[in-house]
Amino acid sequence: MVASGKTPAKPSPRGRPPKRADQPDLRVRILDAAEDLFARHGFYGVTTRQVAREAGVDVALTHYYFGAKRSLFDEVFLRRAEILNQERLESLDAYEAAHAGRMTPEGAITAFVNPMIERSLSGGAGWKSYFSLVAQVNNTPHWGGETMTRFFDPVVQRLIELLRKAMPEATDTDLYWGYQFLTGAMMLVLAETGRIDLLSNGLCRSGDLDAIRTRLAAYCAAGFRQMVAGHSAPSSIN
Amino acid sequence: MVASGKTPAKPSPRGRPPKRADQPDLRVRILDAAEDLFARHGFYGVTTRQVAREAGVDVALTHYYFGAKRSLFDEVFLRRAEILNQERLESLDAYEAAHAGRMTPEGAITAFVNPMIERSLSGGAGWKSYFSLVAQVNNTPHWGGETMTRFFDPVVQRLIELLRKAMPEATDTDLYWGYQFLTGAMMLVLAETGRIDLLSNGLCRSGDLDAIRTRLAAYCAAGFRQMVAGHSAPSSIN
DNA sequence: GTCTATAACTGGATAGAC
DNA sequence: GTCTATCCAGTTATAGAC
Repeated sequence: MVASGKTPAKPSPRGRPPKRADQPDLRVRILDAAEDLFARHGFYGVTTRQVAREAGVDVALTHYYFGAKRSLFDEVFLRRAEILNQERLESLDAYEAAHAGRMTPEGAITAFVNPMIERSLSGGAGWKSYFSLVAQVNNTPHWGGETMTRFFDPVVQRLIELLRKAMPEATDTDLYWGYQFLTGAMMLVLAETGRIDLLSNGLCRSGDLDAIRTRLAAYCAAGFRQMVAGHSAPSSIN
Repeated sequence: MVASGKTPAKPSPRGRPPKRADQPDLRVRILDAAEDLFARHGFYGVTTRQVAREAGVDVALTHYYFGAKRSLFDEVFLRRAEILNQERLESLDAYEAAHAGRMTPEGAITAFVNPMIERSLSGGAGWKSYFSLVAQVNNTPHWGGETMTRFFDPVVQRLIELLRKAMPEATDTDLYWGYQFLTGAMMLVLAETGRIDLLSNGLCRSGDLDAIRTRLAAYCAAGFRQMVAGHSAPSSIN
């Protein structure tokens, strides 16, 4: 909710004991614990008591700070969404500013995806949990689609805008479906489910985001192009 | 568990009243209800009482037929997995038999995906629920990756085999990652979360699997090719 | 095979003491 | 702000009547 600026502003040793509503450690510890557990077991798979135990606080405290269980979940979801959305918007803006007139699908997709890969690689365990959580919500019927839309739509619309400029021949229908494929692929890899490790018998590792970074944008950009080309020259390949 | 051959073998009107362990309606009704609810709310989001109520049977019956809640879930998951796996294997076999020596990524992917699209389009509500359920499991950490592997690996390995023949220059690493992107995209669209409807403001509809049929294979096939080409000639495109 | 009844327990949530 | 104690609705699961 609150900006990330003020880091350790503790130069008033005689003032009131730190009481600002957004600083106390407990809020953060509860959020962290909830994030970790929700990511692992989903909303219904976690009890407020588990959250309290993992956070090392009393059960009643979770209600004191966040009210109902559902509000706690919402705050977990919101916390990093705001950070992520800002980073992605900046990344897309920067890309457009530097490449106006000669944008490519690869470039736009990379600008869109990179902030997430960076956070997953260097953001710590909390970000890993967060992406796992978002990946689950992404594939949840009704409620999931609505939630993803509510939290992430502006950035996605911005990406579509850049893709439209990079591929003026593409129809909007193609752009939306192409994005759907992109986000499905991206969310699955960010979830790091361990599936590919088993499938490939250890050759590929879920956590190897560098392998993804070099592949996903190329893969999806080629997909967009092919979809677009397919309309002008419908291939008869079986 | 049991083959799908014997359909309505009821020509013995004077024998014993139908008592075969695999025929009674109740098992099926419970499975159907459970499938629908698990698909909508996930494993922990559903109670055995809800299942019983939706099936129109007593709570105790769910335990009588399936034992613990978890076994019920497993049977739901298994029931259509067997049908689907067989259909996909047959589809892949048929494609290879008809196009040996001149297989394409498009063709192999289409053969892999088509049975699912057909079932989702014409299989009825149960199949829709089932795909929604699988899509959720697909994005579930640890447990999801392990489950998907356990139930679906043979067909996936078969697909990879065909892709390897269609693109001999591709490395296994590329093939596995390419499949990861494919399955992420495919599962998201089969989940029909309504996301694309909201995102596109009604232009695209989640349930429009024909739109997907004509796009997904082309999209992913182009992705595979580009990934492969990227190695021999690393592009400097930003 | 089906249902009644209940055991045994866990869940979210809060009132009120400290 | 924090914890104790508790309410009570709802849970899985089963024993035993029909």
